Amino acid sequence: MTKITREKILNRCFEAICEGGFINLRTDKEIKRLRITKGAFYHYFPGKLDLGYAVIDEIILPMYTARWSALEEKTKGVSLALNEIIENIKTSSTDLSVKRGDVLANLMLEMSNEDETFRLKLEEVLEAQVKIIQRAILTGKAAGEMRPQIDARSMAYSLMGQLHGCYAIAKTRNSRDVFTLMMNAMQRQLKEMLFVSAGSEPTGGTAFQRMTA
Amino acid sequence: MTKITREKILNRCFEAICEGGFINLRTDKEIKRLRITKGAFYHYFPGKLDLGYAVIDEIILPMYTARWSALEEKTKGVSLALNEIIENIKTSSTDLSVKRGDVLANLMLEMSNEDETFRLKLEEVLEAQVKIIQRAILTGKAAGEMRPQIDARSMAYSLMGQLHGCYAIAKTRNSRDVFTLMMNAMQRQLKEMLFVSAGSEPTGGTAFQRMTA
DNA sequence: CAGAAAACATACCGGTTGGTATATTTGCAG
DNA sequence: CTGCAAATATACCAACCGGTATGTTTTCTG
Repeated sequence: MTKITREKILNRCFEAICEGGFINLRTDKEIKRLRITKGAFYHYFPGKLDLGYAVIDEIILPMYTARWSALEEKTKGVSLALNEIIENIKTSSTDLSVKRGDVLANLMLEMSNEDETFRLKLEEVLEAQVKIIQRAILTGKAAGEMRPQIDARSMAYSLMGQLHGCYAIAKTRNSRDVFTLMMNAMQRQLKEMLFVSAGSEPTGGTAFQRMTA
Repeated sequence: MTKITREKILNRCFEAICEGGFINLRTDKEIKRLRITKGAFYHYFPGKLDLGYAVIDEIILPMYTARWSALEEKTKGVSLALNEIIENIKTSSTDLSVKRGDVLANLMLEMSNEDETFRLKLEEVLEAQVKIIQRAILTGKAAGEMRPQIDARSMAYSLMGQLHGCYAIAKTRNSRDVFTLMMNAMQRQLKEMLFVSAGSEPTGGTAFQRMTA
């Protein structure tokens, strides 16, 4: 039991941030809930902001890079792997997760203009993901799985952006169906623009087909 | 001088919400800033939440529907008009507006899971925009300007989603350039997937080309 | 002008919340 | 065991902030 307390604080506060964001995180409440005292809390963290930084560094950044890690070290089959990851994001969503929205997306909009250090750390998480995807696309192009004329970095950004769009809209619509359908549209569109499919140029006809029943 | 005070409150608080979101809006501060008193404020609004509702109903909703209003009543040239609106969103952005992010996008992520009435009103703003775009695409298809096989509603949602993606990423990157480049990519992609361009099927080759210098 | 309602003004409150000062306990090296 | 630092506990606070109670002025109507 060396640093159990610190980790407990970190994990619980991460959960709380998932539920209601950083500003809504009340240190007092979490301290009580954890059955610890202020002394313990402020022993490990100088203040609330520093706790937030630690949550990003030690929980969020690893979590979001791990999400794409299957793309690393691969030299072929990246397009399939990429689609699988997106598929997983789509299918692993729940009513609750859609209602809450994506933690990272929430924090980005909540804190980027509030605290510069926060912004830098969130930017780091963003860039880490973009970098992995970008490299994967490069690999995909080298393997002839992806169209050579697309720009990897631009595509990676667009992918991240669309993902955040799915989160945002679905959250306000409060509908897991909307999330699924938007993710489907994104997948189809990705397939057309990015992948070298079975011997045919894209026709612009499969993406954005009717998504409501 | 019938309802000057109410409008002053509304306008100023809208500005404050643009700067720091709804929770960060401090009624006391704005009351002092407006040189009014609590009596005046609570005369017009039962509470802070109701003020927020009024801001959405009376400022945000009209503002965001007006953004797309050029698409209404048109029977031809909608594809051009649509592109013009997006172009305008892109070029009218400033360093400050990018740093702050889009008010609606911010409120959606901040309040949708916080207050159900808030969510419903934000959903209304979202749906109002989607509806206009959706109808425009229908018109575009009827005029032979847009591909017939795309689903208008799905496309409208995707467009909104991508827009929010641009806002989110650019805000955390704190870069107007990133915003511009992502919007460019979105425009190109829209052109390929949506518009019937000069006599050729899309090649998948123009969108997502290198966006960094 | 009367009188009522709308439009303000003033003072106060109570809970919350991040943070601090200080005391006590625990763990471990020597 | 000693002694010191890490770890944890306890009590307290000052500022904030949304909200209320109540009083006064202005405006509109008949």
